[in-house]
Amino acid sequence: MPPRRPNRPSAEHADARTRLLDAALKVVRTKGYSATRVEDICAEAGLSKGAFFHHFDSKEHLAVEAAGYWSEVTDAFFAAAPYRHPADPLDRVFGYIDFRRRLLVGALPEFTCLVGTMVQETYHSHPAIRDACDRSITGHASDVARDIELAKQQYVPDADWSAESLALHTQAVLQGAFILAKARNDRRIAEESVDHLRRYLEMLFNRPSPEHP
Amino acid sequence: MPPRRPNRPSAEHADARTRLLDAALKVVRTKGYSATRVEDICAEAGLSKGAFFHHFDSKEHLAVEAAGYWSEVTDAFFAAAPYRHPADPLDRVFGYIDFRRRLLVGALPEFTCLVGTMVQETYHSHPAIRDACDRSITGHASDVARDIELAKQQYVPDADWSAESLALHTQAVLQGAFILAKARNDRRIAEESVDHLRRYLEMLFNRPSPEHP
DNA sequence: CTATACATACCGACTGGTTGGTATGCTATG
DNA sequence: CATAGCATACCAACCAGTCGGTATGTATAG
Repeated sequence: MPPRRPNRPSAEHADARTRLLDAALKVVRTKGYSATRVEDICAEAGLSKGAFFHHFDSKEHLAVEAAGYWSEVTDAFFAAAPYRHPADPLDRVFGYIDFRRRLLVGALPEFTCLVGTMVQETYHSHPAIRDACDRSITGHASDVARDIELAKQQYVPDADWSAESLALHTQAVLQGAFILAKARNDRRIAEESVDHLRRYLEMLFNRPSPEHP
Repeated sequence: MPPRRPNRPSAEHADARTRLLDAALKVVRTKGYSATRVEDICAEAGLSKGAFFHHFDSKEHLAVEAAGYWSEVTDAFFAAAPYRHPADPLDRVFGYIDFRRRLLVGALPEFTCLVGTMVQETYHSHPAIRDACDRSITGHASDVARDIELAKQQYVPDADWSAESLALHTQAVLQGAFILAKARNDRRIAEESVDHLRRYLEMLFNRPSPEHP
């Protein structure tokens, strides 16, 4: 693997490796892993196959790297999001849910999850990709679980559910919402599922629902 | 399409078309749609490619037929399940949830959902398959929604959620639970997510949780 | 300074295995 | 014989991965 160069801001002028990874995110989220051809990614990145195999040993290796890159990008994105600001951990938990709901905009490939898509196709045939997807999902759930755990200790310390399992449940709801949105070709069903998730958390934490405009 | 023959009981002695469909369910749930080769299905069914293309015009056509077959099989399976017996619709709702939880046994490809897997890969490139998957998911959700609607009218008629959206939410949770189980290669996370879903329904219907053994 | 040596980055034609689909033939049954 | 049901052989397109080549550094010796 070549040495990591400093990231440049624009996707257009980023180094070739990053452009290939960005292209992979876009194409795989649209067509899935197996149906994505290496040349599709090259075309999307405006590079040649030579460049692709210079940076990645194989298509499988790219998938593993893409899952890691996905984690980097999303971790930074959520870390910088405004919902992180409140001092009360429960405010951050609901802020997270509301933030995720507001992210359901644009076309389907723009808001669905790369690793949730990839793992369905690869969990049995490509253990390395499955592991990379697991690390991404579990890592993000762990970030969510941290705030949930703090909120639980503060508001409902004796509840008989664990912060970790609730955090993973939020991820399950989101992943499932993406599937239904893809099947119906309509993001509204995903929004409604996130609304149910919010109501569940409101009841778990005995927090009344805000006004519905 | 050849005329529909009566279903024979054994998968081994079923007619070739049904054997190919059963094989498709198994292979696609394991490897995904794109990675499944027509010859994989033929090998699983113990038939030749000639038989395959005698019964199906194309791989895409098979996928559409497989989604319809999946609906037939699962509809019959749930219709005959014991949770259908109680007279109280709310008992049937919780019976459904508990039944789905008990179905999470065996290897991953045996309890995950064919159409949830297929739609992730096909929603953008194969509209006909996406539509078939949508019909399957929406049709099953509609069955679930019927009992939820009856239970809502009986117990919480003024609640501000719709039976349809709640039924779809149950499907989203299950689909997401499958994804997490695949990523972690562990069905327990799926069980825990269904437990959260049950607790949500208990709170929506003000029904206390049963004993936890 | 400059020339040699070597490394990195990328290109694009090519290859060999794969795969969806076709053409044809065999067999049993009515 | 005619048709349905299935097998075998085959083909053309596709695609992951290879390879020879070019361009652009960069380090070091003289």
